[in-house]
Amino acid sequence: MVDVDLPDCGVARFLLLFDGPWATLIIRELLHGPQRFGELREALPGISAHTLTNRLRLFESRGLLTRTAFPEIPPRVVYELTDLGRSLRPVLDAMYAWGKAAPVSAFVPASDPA
Amino acid sequence: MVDVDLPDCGVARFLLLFDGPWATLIIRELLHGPQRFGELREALPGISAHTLTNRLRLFESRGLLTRTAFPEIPPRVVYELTDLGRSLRPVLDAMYAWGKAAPVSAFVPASDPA
DNA sequence: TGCACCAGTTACGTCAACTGCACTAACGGG
DNA sequence: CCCGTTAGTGCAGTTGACGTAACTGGTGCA
Repeated sequence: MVDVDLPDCGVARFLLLFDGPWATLIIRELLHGPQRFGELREALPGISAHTLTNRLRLFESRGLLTRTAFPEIPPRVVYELTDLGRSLRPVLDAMYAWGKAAPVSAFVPASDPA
Repeated sequence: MVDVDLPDCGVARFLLLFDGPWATLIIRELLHGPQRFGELREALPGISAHTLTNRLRLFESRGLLTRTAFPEIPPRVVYELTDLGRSLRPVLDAMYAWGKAAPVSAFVPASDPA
């Protein structure tokens, strides 16, 4: 039973880690600098605490970011990208550039009236 | 009711189009050149005809690729990226580079024995 | 005594992407 | 007459990312 689940292709590997819509957006926010849990939640309108926690924990376990909890009341937790996490910047930049350059028609569900 | 569903951020827009794991991989294959339906299916082990059709049709409707059906028997259909589709190459390249450079530990589910 | 605060956690349900299998049309070759 | 070929389609079912609602813990403030 070798690790069949690890594809050779770099693109496929990347996609293993960035499944849902939020995974990538969390990295995008963290590229702006270290952020607290609540700051991330505000920066990502619509995300649930559940999802945010899950993704954050996943990325921490994979070495993309660090979690620093300060033993204070009320608690304060700061998330910060590691070097590996920061190395995602070119990918995000490329996505951003494409998303900005592509015509709106590439994103609308169909010939969407009004 | 304006188009609320179209985010400003380029990254978020990109993610609107590339939801599932296959969407991106189909583009990756098409970057190698025009391909027939069957060629794509072989190049993407595990994909179902259903999924392939759906993604292809979506991308066609969004202007990322063209679908050319030759009125032959047996039928032959060729898919080819448009300029817009080809402009995704930098994004895919960045993903590939990251996926290749990142340590395996970033992809394994946990401290995976054996 | 009780509420607010932050950063979660737990239980449950939803939704869309995806899968497998069976099936189709139309024709050439045996 | 039947088989094989290509590019799908339809139906049923599964998976996993995600959402909502309720709740926790320890302290400051009223």
